[in-house]
Amino acid sequence: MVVLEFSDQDVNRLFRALADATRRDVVRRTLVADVSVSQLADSYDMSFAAVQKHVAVLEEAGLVTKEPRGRERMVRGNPDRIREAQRLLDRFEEIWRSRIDRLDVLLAEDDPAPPDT
Amino acid sequence: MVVLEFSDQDVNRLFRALADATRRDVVRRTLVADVSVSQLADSYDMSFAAVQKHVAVLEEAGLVTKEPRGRERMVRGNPDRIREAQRLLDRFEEIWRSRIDRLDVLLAEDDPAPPDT
DNA sequence: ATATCATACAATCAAATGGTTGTATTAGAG
DNA sequence: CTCTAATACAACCATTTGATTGTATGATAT
Repeated sequence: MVVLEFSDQDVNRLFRALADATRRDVVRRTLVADVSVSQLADSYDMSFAAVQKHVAVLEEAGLVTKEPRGRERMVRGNPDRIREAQRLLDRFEEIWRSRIDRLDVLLAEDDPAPPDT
Repeated sequence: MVVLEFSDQDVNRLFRALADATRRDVVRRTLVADVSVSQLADSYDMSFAAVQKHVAVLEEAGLVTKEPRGRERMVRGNPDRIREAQRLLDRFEEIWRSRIDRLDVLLAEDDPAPPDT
């Protein structure tokens, strides 16, 4: 199994890409089916170039891929990257849970003398 | 059960807040234990005011809360917000899975005649 | 062959972001 | 009471972001 490591920059790009409603919509739509850039552009109230840039941001974040199809570029959502984002959030949850565990250990102490920090 | 709805803006703020390594570190540290703003500021190679701003961004995103403790402000990570971020990502996964399901239905068709869209 | 559609990309611009320093306020320590 | 530590907040600045328009290129259709 390949454990792909994420640099801080990668994680920044990933969450940054998700921090825009248009981009989230693009991801949703392209998870359902491949959609060309121009089809996407028709859906939003902004220029073609603007949509193109949003797709580029998603592509750099790994959230979509582009595949040439004739004169079009079909955009495809990448569910793996979503899962990787989830995994990153899981780690925060783990940290939280480990805090709880440590508190439980304290509460379970027979001798309630506080440990010196 | 209170179903709190998220506006696009809320979601933007949430992911934007996570798109910075310093802020992610603050969240991790404050999930483990309450930490004052000045304690945080000591850890990073930037001014107190800069750290203060990062904490403010996290607070607006709901990822941390601040509680006055004497002359300090203790920062506390909010695990609920992390879970809400996870829930948002879950929805993307669901969309992906529903696509698979639809493909399965197509493959399971006895009569392979394509449905008219 | 030509016109057109889909895309790429550069230049430009306003607004947001991430940092700084400086000043003010407030709470605790001496 | 006075000094200091912790915070808040404003002003400022450089860089990035999100959008625009304009120009160029490649693939399709006529």
